[in-house]
Amino acid sequence: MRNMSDIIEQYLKQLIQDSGGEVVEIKRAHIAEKFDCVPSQLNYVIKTRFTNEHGYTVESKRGGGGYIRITKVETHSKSEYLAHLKRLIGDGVSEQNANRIIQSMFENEVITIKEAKIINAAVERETLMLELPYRDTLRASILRRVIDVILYSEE
Amino acid sequence: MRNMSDIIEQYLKQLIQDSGGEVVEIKRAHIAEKFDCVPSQLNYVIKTRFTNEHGYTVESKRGGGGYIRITKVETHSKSEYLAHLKRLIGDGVSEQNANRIIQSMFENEVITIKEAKIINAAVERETLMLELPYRDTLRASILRRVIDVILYSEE
DNA sequence: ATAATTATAGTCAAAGAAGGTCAAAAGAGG
DNA sequence: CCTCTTTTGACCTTCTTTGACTATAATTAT
Repeated sequence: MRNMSDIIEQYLKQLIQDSGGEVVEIKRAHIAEKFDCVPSQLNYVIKTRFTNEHGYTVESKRGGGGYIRITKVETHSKSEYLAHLKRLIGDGVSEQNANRIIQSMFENEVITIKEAKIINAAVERETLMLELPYRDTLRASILRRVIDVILYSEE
Repeated sequence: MRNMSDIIEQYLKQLIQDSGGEVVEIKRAHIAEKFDCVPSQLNYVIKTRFTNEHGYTVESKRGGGGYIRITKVETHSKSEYLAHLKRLIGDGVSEQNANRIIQSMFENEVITIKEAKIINAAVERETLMLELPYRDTLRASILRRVIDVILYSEE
């Protein structure tokens, strides 16, 4: 693994798995010490790798007995999950968030790796040769349509 | 050996062979130092000798822990077929022709039915909310990129 | 009760660490 | 010479790491 953030990401995902695949609760300072980094690096890891788009929910509490709890979004109902993603996409979506959503669909086994790559290619910045407000709108349109198709072809 | 670019090309190909013939991951700056050249020369080598057409795919990441990964892809007659489709697409393609091309890929077993549906959804008229000369241009751009991905995401 | 202290977590911007782009300069071949 | 390829370097973009400062909760002292 190439850098601290990736390592911590893997570690946290492992913790989630080990505890039944749903949730994990950590002490920020404790993890930071374990990996010998500053505490705020945990915030960075969470902000870049455990977002809604990735399919996670994060709660936390400060002060004595504080914690950070990462919960994996329920994906038992595919249609619910995909509807959730469509809501996140809305009328516009950045490339970064699109990537996260596509990755989440792959990790939740709604699409294959090849399908993920195809969808990614279709919504890349260089592919959609458009200026900025429109590009994000178009990307959202494509993604929503693609998700609809995925939804159908699941049945 | 004639020049630095050729030498680096050979070196990288050797690395791929040594590691099982599939893939190699490098640090740009490290290779540049080894051959005493500027880092951007690596980009030149990659752009001129490790393209899709050459049968390679390249991924990279910037920032701490960054890397460049070159993967060799099997290239039989399929690449010829897909290159042909890309030529057909050119700078613009109607929805009808796009449908035909997608259908053809399915019939030739380069994509699954689900992949076909996904690609179709991505290039539909209603998805690409654009007026006519631009819509066909955009559709072509998406299709060409997707075909590139299909070309190298074969495992 | 209230205030002070301690224990956590959050934010944000700067610094650092890669890789990418582009065009000018240099070199090679015809 | 002229053209095509290669080499170089200045500048750009993206991702990560770090730390000072802030916000909030629990505990302890007054």
